[in-house]
Amino acid sequence: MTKVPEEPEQQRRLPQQARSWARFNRILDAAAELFAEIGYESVTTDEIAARANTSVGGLYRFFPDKLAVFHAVVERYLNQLREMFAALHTEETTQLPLEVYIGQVIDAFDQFVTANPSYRAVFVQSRLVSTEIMAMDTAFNQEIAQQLSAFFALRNPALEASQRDLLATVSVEVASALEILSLTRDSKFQHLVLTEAKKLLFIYLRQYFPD
Amino acid sequence: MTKVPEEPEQQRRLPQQARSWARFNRILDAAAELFAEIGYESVTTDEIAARANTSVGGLYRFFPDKLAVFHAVVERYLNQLREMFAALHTEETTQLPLEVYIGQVIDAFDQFVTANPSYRAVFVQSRLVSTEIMAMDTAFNQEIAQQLSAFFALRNPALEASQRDLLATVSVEVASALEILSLTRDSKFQHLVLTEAKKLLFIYLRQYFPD
Amino acid sequence: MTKVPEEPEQQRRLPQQARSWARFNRILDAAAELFAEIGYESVTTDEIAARANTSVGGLYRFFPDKLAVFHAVVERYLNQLREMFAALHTEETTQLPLEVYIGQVIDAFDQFVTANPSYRAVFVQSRLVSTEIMAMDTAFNQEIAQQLSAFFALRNPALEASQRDLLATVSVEVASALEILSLTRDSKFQHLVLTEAKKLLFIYLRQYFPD
Amino acid sequence: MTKVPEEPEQQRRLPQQARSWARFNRILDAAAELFAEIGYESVTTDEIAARANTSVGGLYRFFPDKLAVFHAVVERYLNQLREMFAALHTEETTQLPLEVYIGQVIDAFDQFVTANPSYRAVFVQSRLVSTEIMAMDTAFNQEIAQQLSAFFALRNPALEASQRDLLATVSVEVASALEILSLTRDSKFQHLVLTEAKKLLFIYLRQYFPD
DNA sequence: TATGAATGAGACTTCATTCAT
DNA sequence: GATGAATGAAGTCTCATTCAT
Repeated sequence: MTKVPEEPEQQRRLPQQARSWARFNRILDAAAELFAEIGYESVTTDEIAARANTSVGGLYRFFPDKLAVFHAVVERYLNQLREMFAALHTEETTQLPLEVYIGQVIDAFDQFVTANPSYRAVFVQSRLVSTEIMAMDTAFNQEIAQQLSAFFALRNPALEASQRDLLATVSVEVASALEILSLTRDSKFQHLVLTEAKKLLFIYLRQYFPD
Repeated sequence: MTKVPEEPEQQRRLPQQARSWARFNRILDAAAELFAEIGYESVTTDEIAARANTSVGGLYRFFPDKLAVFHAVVERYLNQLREMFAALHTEETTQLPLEVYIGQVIDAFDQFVTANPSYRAVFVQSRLVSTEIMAMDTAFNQEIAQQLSAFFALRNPALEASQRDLLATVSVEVASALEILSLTRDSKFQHLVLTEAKKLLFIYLRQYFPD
Repeated sequence: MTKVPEEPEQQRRLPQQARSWARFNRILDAAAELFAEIGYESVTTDEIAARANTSVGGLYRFFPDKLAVFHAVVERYLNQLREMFAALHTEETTQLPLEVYIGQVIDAFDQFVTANPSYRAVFVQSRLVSTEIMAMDTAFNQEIAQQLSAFFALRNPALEASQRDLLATVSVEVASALEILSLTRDSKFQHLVLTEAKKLLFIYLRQYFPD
Repeated sequence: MTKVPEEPEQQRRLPQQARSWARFNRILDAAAELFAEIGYESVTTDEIAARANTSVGGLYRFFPDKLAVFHAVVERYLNQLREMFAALHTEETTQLPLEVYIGQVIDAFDQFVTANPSYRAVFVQSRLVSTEIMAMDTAFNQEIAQQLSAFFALRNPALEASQRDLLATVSVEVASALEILSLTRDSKFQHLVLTEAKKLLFIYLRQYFPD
C-alpha cells in the first residue's frame, strides 16, 4: 500500500518512438500476466522485465516504481472496457429489444474477458494493492453503472432515478459474477452459464421495461 | 465450535489449555483482519502477532509458517459456513415456500458476512496464495452447490440433475456477488440490494419450481 | 564465543541426590552425542533435554547456559582421560620394555576413544566454541605431554628437558592422529593402523631410549 | 589460478569482469578467515560481506546461500593443494633420495599452511557443516594418499599395494598432524617440530625403501 | 521442583531501486 | 539510452532463556 506519485510523474515519459511504444506495451503485457499468475507482491520487477525482454533499468525508464506498473495495467484495461462499452451504445441500440441488447452486452464482455485472461485476477487485487487504485476501480464501476442507468432512462422514462441506478448496479454485478463463473470450467460450461446469465437478466429486467 | 484440522504439520500443536486456545483464536482473528486489509503478502508475521497481543514466537508455536495461518483462517471460515448451511437445511425447510426459503438463506449469509467482514477479501486471495488453498475453496463452493442442488431435487424431482446443478451454481454465485455488493456502501444500500437479490433469485428460480 | 560464568556458578548446583545425578549425567551424554553429530551451534537446548528425557527447564537447573553444558562435557572427558593416564603410570611401568609400554598406552587410548565415540568430534570444536574451553583443552594436552616427558626422564636421565618435551609432544600428537585415523573405516583398518602406530612410535622413540 | 566449479546452483554466476572477480575472491578470503575464527554457524553472512567490503546482496549474487560459500572456500583450498602436489611430483622426483623427498613435501605443505592460516580450522569443520562437503574432503584425502602410494610403487615395486596404501595414509596423517602442531606456538617451535616430523617419517619409511 | 509455553533478538535471504559502465 | 551489478531495508523463522503454573 504505497503512495503513488502524482499524475504528471505517473509515467516517466510517454514513449514517443515506435520501439519505445512496443517495449512499453510488452512490459504491460508481461506485468498483467504475472500479476494474474502469482499476485502483485510476489512479482519481481526483474521478472517483469525478463518476460518483456528488457532489463530492470528499461522498466524504470517508463515507470517510477512497481506500483506504477500495476496502475498502468489497470488503466489500460479500464480504457479498453470503456471503448467496448462506448461501441455498444450507439443511437440505434435504444431501439433493440431488451433481450437482444442484453445478449450483445454479455457477449461483448465475454469476448473482452476471453481476450484478456488476466483481467479478472488483476482486478481482484486492486483493492489490496493501493487505495488509489481501488478508488479508480470503484469509480469505473460506477461510471459503467451510470451509463447503463442512462440507457435505462431512455427505455423507460417513468422509472425513478434511484430505482434505475439500483437496477444498473445490480445488473452489472450479476453479469460480472456470472461471466467470471463461466470461465472456471470448460467451454461447454462457459456457454451454459452465459446463456443462463442472459435469461436471468432478461427475466429480471423485463419487469421494469415492458417491451 | 470450529473444528481444527490436523494435517501433518498444518498446525504445530493444538492448544490444550483455555489460555492457549484463546491466543490461537486471537491470532486467527488478527490474521484474518490483516489479510483482508492489506493482502497476504503485505502482512508480516510480526504484525499478526502484535495485533494478536503476542510475539512472533507465539505465532510459530501454533503454525509452522505464514501460509499455515492463512490456511487456518480460510478453514475456520469454511467450517463456520458449513455449520450455517447445515442449520439452514432441516427437514421442515423443504416445506417452505420458495420465496421464504430464499429470504432465509440470503439473510443467514448476510449475517455471516456482516459478522465476518474480512471473509470476502480473504477469499478472493486464495487463488494467489496457494493452489492448495484455492482447491479447498473451489471444493467448498461445489459442496455448497451440491447441497443446494439436492435441495432442489426434493422440490422438483422432475428436474434433470445437470439442470439442477447449473441452477444451484448460478444461484450461489449471484447471491454471493450481491451480498458482497451490498456491503460496499451504507446500510440503506445494503438493505436495498439484499431485497433486490431476493427478488431476482425468486423470479429466476420460480420458473423451475412452480409453487 | 560467549563468556562463561565464573567457577562457583559454573554448575548451578552439584546434584546431591541420586536422581539428580542420574539426570545430570543423562544430559551430559545426550549433549556429547549431539555436539558430535551436528555441532555445537546446531544443537538446541530443547534437543538436548529431549534426548536426556527431561525438559529445557530441567537442563537449566544444572547449567546456567548452553555453553556451560559444552564445558561440562569437555571437562568430563578430560577427567576420564586423566584417570586413564594415571592408571597407566604406576611405579612398575618404568620397568616395562619401551615397546610394551607404547602398546599399553595406545591400547588404553583406543579403548577410551572407542568407548566414547563422541570424544573426538567434541574436541575439534572446542577451539571454536569458546576461547576458555580452547585454553582448557590446550592445557590438558600440555599436562599429558608433561606427564609423558617426566616418564621419559625416568627412562633416560641423560636426555635434556627441552628434548624430552619435544619428543613427548610429538608422540602425543602422532598417537592421537593415528588413533583418530583408525576410527575412520572398518575394524580391520582400525587394527592395521594401530599396529602401524605402535611400530612407528617404537622405531622413533627407541633412538632416544636404548633399551 | 584456481578453478571455479559449476555444479548446478553451486554458484549463482561466475564473475565475468575483473572487478567482480576481485570481489568474488575477497568474499572467499573473508569467509575463510571468519569460518576459521569463529566457526561456520557463528559466522553471519553480513559479517562476511562486511569484511569483504561489500553488501549481503553482493554475496548473494555469487552464492545461493551461506553453505555454498563454505563449499567454495573448501574447494578453493583443495584445488590449491592439488596444484601444490602436482608440482611436487615431476618425473625427476622419483630419483631423489627418500630423505630429500620427504623434506620437500613437508616444506611445501608447510608453506601452504603458513600462507593459508585458516586452512586447518576450516577443514576440521567440514564434517559438521554438510555431509557433502565432508565427502569431498574425505575423497581428497584419499586422492592424495593414492598419489603418494603410486609414488611408493615406483620406489619399491616389490611392496604390496595394500601395504603401500597403508603407509601412504599413515604418512599423510602424521605429516598433517605435526604440521598443525608446529603452528601452535612460536616459529622456533615450528622449526623444531618440522625437523622432527622429517626425521620421524624418514626413519619410519626407510624400512620399506632401502635406497 | 519440573514443565514447557512465551518472548524477542538476530540470522538468512529477497528484491525494489539506483547508477556506473 | 540500455544494461544489470550493487545496495540494504525488511521479512520469515529459530532458538536460548525465562517464568507462570
